[in-house]
Amino acid sequence: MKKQKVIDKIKDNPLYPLRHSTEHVMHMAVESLFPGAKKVMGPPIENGFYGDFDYEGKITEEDFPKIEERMRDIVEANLPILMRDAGFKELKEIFKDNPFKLEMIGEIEKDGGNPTVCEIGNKEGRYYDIDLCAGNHTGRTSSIGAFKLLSVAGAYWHGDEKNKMLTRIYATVFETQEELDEYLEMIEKAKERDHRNIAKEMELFFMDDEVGQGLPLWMPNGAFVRHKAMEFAFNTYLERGYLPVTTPHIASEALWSHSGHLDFYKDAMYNSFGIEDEQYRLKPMNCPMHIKIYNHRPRSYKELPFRTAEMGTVYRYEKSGVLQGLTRVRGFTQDDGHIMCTEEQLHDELMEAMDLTMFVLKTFGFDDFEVNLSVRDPENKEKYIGGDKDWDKAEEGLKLVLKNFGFEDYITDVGGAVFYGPKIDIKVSDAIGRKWQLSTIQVDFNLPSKFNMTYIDNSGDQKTPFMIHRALLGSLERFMGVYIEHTNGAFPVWMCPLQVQIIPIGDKHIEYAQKVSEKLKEKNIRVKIDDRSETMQAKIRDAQMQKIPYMFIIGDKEIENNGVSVRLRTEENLGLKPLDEVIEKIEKMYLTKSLNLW
RNA sequence: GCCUGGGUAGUUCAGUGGUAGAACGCUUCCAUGGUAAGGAAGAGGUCGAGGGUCCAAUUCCCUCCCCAGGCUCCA
Repeated sequence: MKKQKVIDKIKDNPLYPLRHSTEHVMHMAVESLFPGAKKVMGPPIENGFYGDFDYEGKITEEDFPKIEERMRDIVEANLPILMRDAGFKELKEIFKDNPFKLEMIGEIEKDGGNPTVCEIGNKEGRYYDIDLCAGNHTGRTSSIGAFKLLSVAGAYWHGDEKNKMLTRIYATVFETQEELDEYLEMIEKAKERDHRNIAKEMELFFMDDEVGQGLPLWMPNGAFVRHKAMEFAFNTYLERGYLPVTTPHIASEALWSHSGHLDFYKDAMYNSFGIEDEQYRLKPMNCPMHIKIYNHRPRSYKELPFRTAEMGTVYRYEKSGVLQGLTRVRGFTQDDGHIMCTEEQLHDELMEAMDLTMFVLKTFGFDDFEVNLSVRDPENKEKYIGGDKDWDKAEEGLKLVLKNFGFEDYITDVGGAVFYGPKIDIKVSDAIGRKWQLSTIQVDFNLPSKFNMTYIDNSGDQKTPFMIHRALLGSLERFMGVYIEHTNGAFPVWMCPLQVQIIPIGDKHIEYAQKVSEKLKEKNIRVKIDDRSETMQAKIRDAQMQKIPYMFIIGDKEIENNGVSVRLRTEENLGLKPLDEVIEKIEKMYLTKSLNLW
């Protein structure tokens, strides 16, 4: 039910039977090699499958070769894979020692389902397996294709950390060895693109043990790019009618108690600390403070929509195991905004927020994203505030926005809503295909009444406004993490700390290089002369590795012709060009925020 | 937080029960070069931290910290 579209995509994949059958083979191999290991479950996933086991001992990656060998043996045995119906009595007997299977069988019985099993091989043979299974296999084990075990991990039964931890093995499966090799090579390449590696090479940011986990320190290059992203976003918001606000990093506990964060969001908040007689907390969200600004004096309907914007740094308690580079940190800056509006304005404001999101993301060059509608989980109502009617209305409102925007293909994330309302989330992929949520547009019909927010309408009556929470880059940190991978560190010209590296071939060319540098600086182009005593080739290599968009090579020829030889970081050599033409071109690319270099 | 694997120079990594090595980077010197690494010398390490075993621990054992991949959670 949750994320149905994703599951459908996997089920519709023509490789599904292949992957599903391979999973059975792996279960058989593990059970035969590790006495006492009990198969639990394991579905096909995007590029392969995983299989969960209940095993008291330890299965590690060092065991993979022998598991793979046993799997190949089962493949060579060319066993038939056959589906048939099974009765509950029979199933309970077969799995009498496997509480996990018994639980699944019980569920099927409760739902009035008709269980089926698949049998691989026959009881008299060397290998035999019977498993509760809904089917879709290749006919025989000989046709399961090329596979490789990838990693071992712990996973909670039913994904609940209160349950027992099972041993999970991830594997990948393709029809041919060539496709498998191609995929493995792709994973290797993707790792090189990891923003943590690129950040090291380019000196963008780092984490320091003594400063603390999940708290990035931005070095000059990284801080520059981050600042450019922030500046562009913030200026765009102001142009689109947002009002700038600035609020503190801490607030008294009374505020968080009033807002409901202490009731619904406490796990993500850091412990309180005392200042004189009062308790304070680091802020996990900016909203209550923006509400305070709205509430500072009575508001007229003429002031609505009232839109606030702040680059607000928030702190959230994340368990150490979930931290990940820049994409999951403990302190981060949101490009946060809140829109207070009338009920009539709500739809248009949501549309405008979506439009702004698209504009901002597209300017940065994102065009492939996943749109999610995050709604409440009807089975966990205690996690949310507000009545069903309001929730239904807000969820319908967001659906309409997605429809009007032409996003028919969104994924519904049941349970993904915030405690105060449903939201539209936009996710983009990182280098190895993990999806990260950046933009979020949330409807809130709860905090306004909690904080007694009002406006006077045109007949003099007091009304409660609606509120939209929105962060388009999401957090600067996660955005940068994803963006570093998206661009592979080759940022667009307007964001680059250094736009032009001048490479004089010999010392006698430095004087002319300085003249060129002055001319570029007049146009606010960021330039540096590489006057180290290195060969031209070495200087080119270094500039290339730093992903500086333009390299100007200067020697006798260039001085004679009052020009520069331009090399792009794409390795294109444009040859000798008149200086004025080059400057004009770069300035244009820079000012139009072009994603191209030439 | 939980599962698995890691932590050796600024970086990427090799190595050993007798306190360490390469490449790149850095500093200095020599070379002045035409589109991805010119040469030489030098500096740089409490081998993640603490404890234990041992004549001797970077190496073996324990605890903790941190990193990676998962699970759960999330911007």
